Amino acid sequence: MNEKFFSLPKEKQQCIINAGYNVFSQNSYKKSPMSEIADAAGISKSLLFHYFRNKKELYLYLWDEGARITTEYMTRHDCYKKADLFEMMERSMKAKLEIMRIYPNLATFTLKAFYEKDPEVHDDIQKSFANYFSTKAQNAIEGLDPDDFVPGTDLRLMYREMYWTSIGYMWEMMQQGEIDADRLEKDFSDMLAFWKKIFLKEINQGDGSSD
Amino acid sequence: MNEKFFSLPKEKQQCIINAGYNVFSQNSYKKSPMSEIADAAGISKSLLFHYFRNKKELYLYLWDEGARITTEYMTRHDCYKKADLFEMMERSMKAKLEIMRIYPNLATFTLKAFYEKDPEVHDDIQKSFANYFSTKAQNAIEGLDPDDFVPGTDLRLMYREMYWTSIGYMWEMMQQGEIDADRLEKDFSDMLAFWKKIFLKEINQGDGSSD
DNA sequence: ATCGGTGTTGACCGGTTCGGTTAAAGTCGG
DNA sequence: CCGACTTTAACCGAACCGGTCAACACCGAT
Repeated sequence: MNEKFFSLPKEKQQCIINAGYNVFSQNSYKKSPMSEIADAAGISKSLLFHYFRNKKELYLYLWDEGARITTEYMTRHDCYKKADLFEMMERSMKAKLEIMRIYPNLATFTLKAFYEKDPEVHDDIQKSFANYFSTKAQNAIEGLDPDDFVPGTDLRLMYREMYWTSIGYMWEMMQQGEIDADRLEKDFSDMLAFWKKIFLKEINQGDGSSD
Repeated sequence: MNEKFFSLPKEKQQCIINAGYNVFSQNSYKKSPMSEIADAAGISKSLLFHYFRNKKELYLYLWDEGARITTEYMTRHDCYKKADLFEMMERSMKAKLEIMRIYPNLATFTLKAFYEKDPEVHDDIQKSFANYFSTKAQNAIEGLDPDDFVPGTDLRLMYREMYWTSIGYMWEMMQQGEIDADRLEKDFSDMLAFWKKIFLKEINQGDGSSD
């Protein structure tokens, strides 16, 4: 890729990157035209090809950049320092929310890229994924103390439920159009408070009605 | 559309319909080529156009048929006769599972069609939706007795959570490939048992381990 | 064998879109 | 006015799209 891309003003860079996340997160790799991305970024197709040699290069750059951004924000929010589950979730939520204010479709792009089957990029993505994420193995369920939770709670199910809820929420928001970070923040903190209430043992006993 | 389609063996009809659900549920309307659907159905594009005059006709037929199938199975499983929430959910789960064994991608297609923005079909879908579903208003939350649930449970949040979990689960399964109905049945009944346990007041107190 | 009807297809059409290139236009400091 | 840099319109050949059509395969009746 062309180094001149990096000497663009940060704003313009983000604009192009977001255009990519936007288009690639809504269509498969093959059905995501470069022209559409260029339009979304407000530049000409030629210029896009000036910065990125071809579509694959752009796609893989977006993937790498996504991983970089994610780990950067996660680190900054202490998401890799062990704490109790909900503390971790709260931090991670804060991190991802901050990301989403700048790159609204990064999360969806990453998720979709991970499942992308097109042979032109599949192998590269999978290989890269193994590098980036498996090192920081997210075995969040292991190492949880069952005594912290309501007796009889299946921690594995609890975790999956929370995971799928997040995905389902994001999918539906995305279908409706651009993601509204403020609304997302409210919805997710509601969700998190809700989970605390139903899963944690006795955090919310002496709690009156505070607004 | 050509009436001869209906005199095809049921098997072949379902095969074509499923090919449609498959392709349309993975791409937007505009980016779902008829050729791809024909291939997925194992017939030639010409024959597909022989049965359906054009793409729009096929799309709207799939939508109508989807609504018909859904209400048929839901009625057969007494999903419209009021009962308590989890009984209703169990019935509706059974119904949708039975559907999914025959039309694995109907649910995803319907959800996606509902949000389809292409002007060529948007209005027809929305108009039809108003007809089909708003009549049987799914105000499932209203009319619930809070006393049945763990004290302090926010019923609205509970409902949304279960809804999004379902969507998130289905989205992820779909990304991985064809949906495995058996696994889905197990996962969802696990999920339902889990919800009962955490949301319902005292259904599972005197329960030993019976299999 | 042949005729007609039915189910099915390959080949084709005109238009559009695709990834990617190129030559030239705009822009700006000196 | 120059030269270097940024940006684009116009273009290219190939592929793809929705849709058509003439013909092929099959089959029962003649």
